[in-house]
Amino acid sequence: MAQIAQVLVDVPTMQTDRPYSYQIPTAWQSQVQPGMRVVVPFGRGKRRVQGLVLKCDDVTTFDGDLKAIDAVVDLAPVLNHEGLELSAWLAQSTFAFQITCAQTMLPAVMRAKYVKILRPTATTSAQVQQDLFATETSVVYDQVATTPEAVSRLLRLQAAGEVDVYYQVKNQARKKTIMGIKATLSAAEFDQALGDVRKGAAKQVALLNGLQTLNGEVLPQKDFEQRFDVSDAVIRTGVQKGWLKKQPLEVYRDPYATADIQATKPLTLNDEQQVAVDQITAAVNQPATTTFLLEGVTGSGKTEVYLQSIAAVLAQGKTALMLVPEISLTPQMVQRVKGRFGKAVAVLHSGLSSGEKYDEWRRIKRHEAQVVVGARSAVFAPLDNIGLIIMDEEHESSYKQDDAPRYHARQVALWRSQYHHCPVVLGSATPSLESRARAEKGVYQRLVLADRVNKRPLPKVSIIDMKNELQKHAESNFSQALLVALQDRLDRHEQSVLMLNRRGYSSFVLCRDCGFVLKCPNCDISLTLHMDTHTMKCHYCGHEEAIPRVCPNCHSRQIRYYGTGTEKVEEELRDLLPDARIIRMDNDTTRKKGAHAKLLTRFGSGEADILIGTQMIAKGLDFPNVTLVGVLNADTALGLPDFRASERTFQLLTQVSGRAGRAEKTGHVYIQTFNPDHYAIRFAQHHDYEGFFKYEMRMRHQGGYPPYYFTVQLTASDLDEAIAAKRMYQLLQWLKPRLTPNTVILGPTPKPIARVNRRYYYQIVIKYKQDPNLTATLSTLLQETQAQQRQGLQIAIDVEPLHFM
DNA sequence: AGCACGCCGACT
DNA sequence: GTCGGCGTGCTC
Repeated sequence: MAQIAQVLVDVPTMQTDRPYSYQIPTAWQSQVQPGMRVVVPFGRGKRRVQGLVLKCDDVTTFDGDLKAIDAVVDLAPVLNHEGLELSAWLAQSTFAFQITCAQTMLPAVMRAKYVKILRPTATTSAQVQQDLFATETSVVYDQVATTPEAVSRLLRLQAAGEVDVYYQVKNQARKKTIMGIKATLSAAEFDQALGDVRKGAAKQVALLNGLQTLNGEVLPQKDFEQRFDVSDAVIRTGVQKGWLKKQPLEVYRDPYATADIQATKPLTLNDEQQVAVDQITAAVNQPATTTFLLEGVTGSGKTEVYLQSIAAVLAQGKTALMLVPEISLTPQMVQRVKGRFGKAVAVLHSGLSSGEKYDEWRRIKRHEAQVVVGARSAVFAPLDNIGLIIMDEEHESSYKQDDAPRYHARQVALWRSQYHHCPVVLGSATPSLESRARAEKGVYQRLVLADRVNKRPLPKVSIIDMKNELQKHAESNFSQALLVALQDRLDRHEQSVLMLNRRGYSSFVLCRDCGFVLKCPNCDISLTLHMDTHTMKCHYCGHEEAIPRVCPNCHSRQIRYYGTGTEKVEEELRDLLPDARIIRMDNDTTRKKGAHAKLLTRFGSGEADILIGTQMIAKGLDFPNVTLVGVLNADTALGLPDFRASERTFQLLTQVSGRAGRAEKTGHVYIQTFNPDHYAIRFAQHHDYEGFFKYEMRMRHQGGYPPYYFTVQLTASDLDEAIAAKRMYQLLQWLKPRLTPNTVILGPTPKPIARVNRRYYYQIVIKYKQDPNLTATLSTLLQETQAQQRQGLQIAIDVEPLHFM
C-alpha cells in the first residue's frame, strides 16, 4: 500500500522540472495511481495546484515534512504507462518540461483553472466586511484587486488576518448531459396507479404504459416524449405523482451526428496498391517495427491503401491511428473514413469545441472507438493496442508544433510504433527530403504507387514568365494566357481553381505621395488590409486599427491600398470576367466554424465557376469538373531566407497541380512566375519528384543542410533589442567550448522578421552530424535560462526546426 | 507563478 | 528608528 506519491506539479515556468513527494492520505492509499491528476498544496502560502502522479511508493529522498495530497481529481488514470513514458521522452527530446508535455497530450479541458478567492475571517472588521464582501461570503481576488492601491490594501488586510486567501482548483471538464426519464414504480404499483387515474386522462395512461416498458432503463426525455406521444407537462405530473424520476443522462457531443454518412465499400485495388496493402499488413504482427514510406502521385489511391490496411488491422482486434494535416481534414475526408468504419471512428481536429474534443478523447479511452483520425495532436490519442499508424502528407510542416513542446508528430508516431510494435506508414506524393533520404538508406521501406487510378494522365503544366507579361500590361495579376484559359473554361462550363501563395502577398496601405507604409506598432511588418471588417490587421500579433483616410506621415489624401491579397485578386477578376461566379477561400472567409466545408460544398455542387484561395485549397479537395488550375505567384516563397524554400515550392506546385483533371477530363495547370527557370518550378512542371530529390540533395549536401546535418535553433527575444543581441553573443561564447569542434554554430542573426509583438528576436542555428555533448549542453541551457526569465529574457530551443524565420 | 526573506532609501 | 521598495531563492 503506497503511502507516498511522486507528483509533477503544474507550474511550468518553474526553475526545476522534477517530481515532489506528497503523503497519500490513508483513505486514498488504495486509489491513487500513477497517471492520475491530484490537487496538492504547493509553496509557503495556501496555494493549491494541480499535479500529475508519476509514481506511488513508500520512499522519498526528501528529508522534511511531507505535505499531503488535497484531492484526487480522477477516478482512473488519465495517462497510462505509455502516456507517462511518452511524456518523459518528449520532455527530454524536445527540451520542454514534462508537465507541459503531459498537458499537450491531454484534452485542453483537463488543464486546471486556478481561482484566487478571498474570504472573511473571524476578526474581519465590519468596515472591511461592508466594502469588500457586502453580503457575499467570498469574492474572487481578480475582481477586487483592480488597482495597485487595492492590491496593497488587500496585502495589509491579509497580513492582519482580516481576510483569508483560498485557492480553488477548477476542473473545466464538463460532461454534457441531457434529461433522462427513469420509472420508479414496481409492477404492482403500476397497476395500482393505472387504476387511480381519473377517467379520460388518456395521456397519463400513455405515460404509465410507456414507463412500464422501460425496465429500469434511463431513456432520454426527448425520445420518450416522441415514442409515447406525451408532453413535458404530462411528465411533470408523473414526477409529482411519484411515478418517475428525471435524471441527467451523460451523452457525447457528436460533431458529425447530423451528417448522413454513406457507407462505402472497399474499392478494387490495382497491383501496386495490393502490394502496398500486403506489405503493410504483413508487418503488423512482426516483433520488429517497420516504417514504410508510401510514395504515390496525387490520384494514385493512397487513401484506399490506408483504409484497407486499417480494415485488416481492425480484423485482428487492434486499433489504428491515422494522422492527416489539419487542412486536409475536410468533411470529404472524414466522411470517407466514417463511411468505411462507422462508429468505430473518432475524429480529432481543431474545429471541435474543447468539450467535443474531450468527448472524443473519452470514447477512445473507453475503447468505444478503434480508429482515430486527426491532425497533429491526435498522435497522442489514448488508443491501446495500436496495430498501425498512418501519417498522410508526411512532408507537411503543420505536423511540427511551433511552441513548447516543439515536437514533430512523425517522431511521436515512430516512438509509439516502437512501444506497440506496429508499423508506421508515411504517405506523400512529395516526401520530405529527410524521409526520402531515410528510405534511400534502407531505414524506411519504400512503397511506390506510380500510376494514377484508372491510368489517368497527369495534367499538362505550362509555365508563364511574368517578366514578359509585366511589360505588356502593368500590374495585373493575370497573364494573357491564363485569362484566355479561364474564359475558355467558362464557355465550356468547367471549373477553375486559382491559388495565391499567401506569404508576403497581402494588401497593405501605401501613400502615393510620400511612400509611407502603415506598419504595426508592435511588430516589424506592414499591416494588412481587411475589407470584410474594414480594418488594418497585423497577422503576427493581432493588432487592429482603422483604415487611414489621410497619410499619417504627410497628411496627403493619396493613400491607397496596394498589393495582392485574395480580396484584391477577386476584385480584379470580377472586373476582367464579369460573368464568372467566384468563391473566395482564405483566412477571412473560413474563420467561422464550418465555413470552410460550406464553401467547398458550394463549389463542388457547381455554384461557382472559379475558386480563389490560398494554400488551403491545394490539399485534398477532389472536384471532377475542375480542369484548370492557376498558380498566380509561384515564387513568393522562393525568395525567403530558408533552405527549405525550394522544397516547399516544389511540394506546393505539385500538390496544387494534382487538383486539375482528376476525372475523365484532362487538366491544365498554369504557373505564373518570375523565375521560370528555377529548378523547383521546372521539376514541378514535369511531375518529376525523383529529379527534384536528386538535385535538391546535392544542394543540401553543398550547403551542409538537413538531411546531411541535424539542426537546432536557439531563439532569444527581449523587449530591448540590444539585450537580446548581447545575450545571444554571450550564449555563443558559452556554447562554443561545450560543443564538439565539428559542430557548426551559425549566428547570432536577427530573425528576418526581427520584431514581433514588441519583442526583438535573434537566433543561433547549430548544425551537427554527431555531437555527444549537445543534449547535456542544451539541458543545462534550458535550466539556466529558466532562472533568467525573471529579467524578461526568453530563450526557445527548437530541435529540427522547419522554419528558419 | 507566488510567496517570504532580506537588504537599502525616505518617512511618521 | 520603521515602512516598504524589489532582487533572490524556494516550493515536497
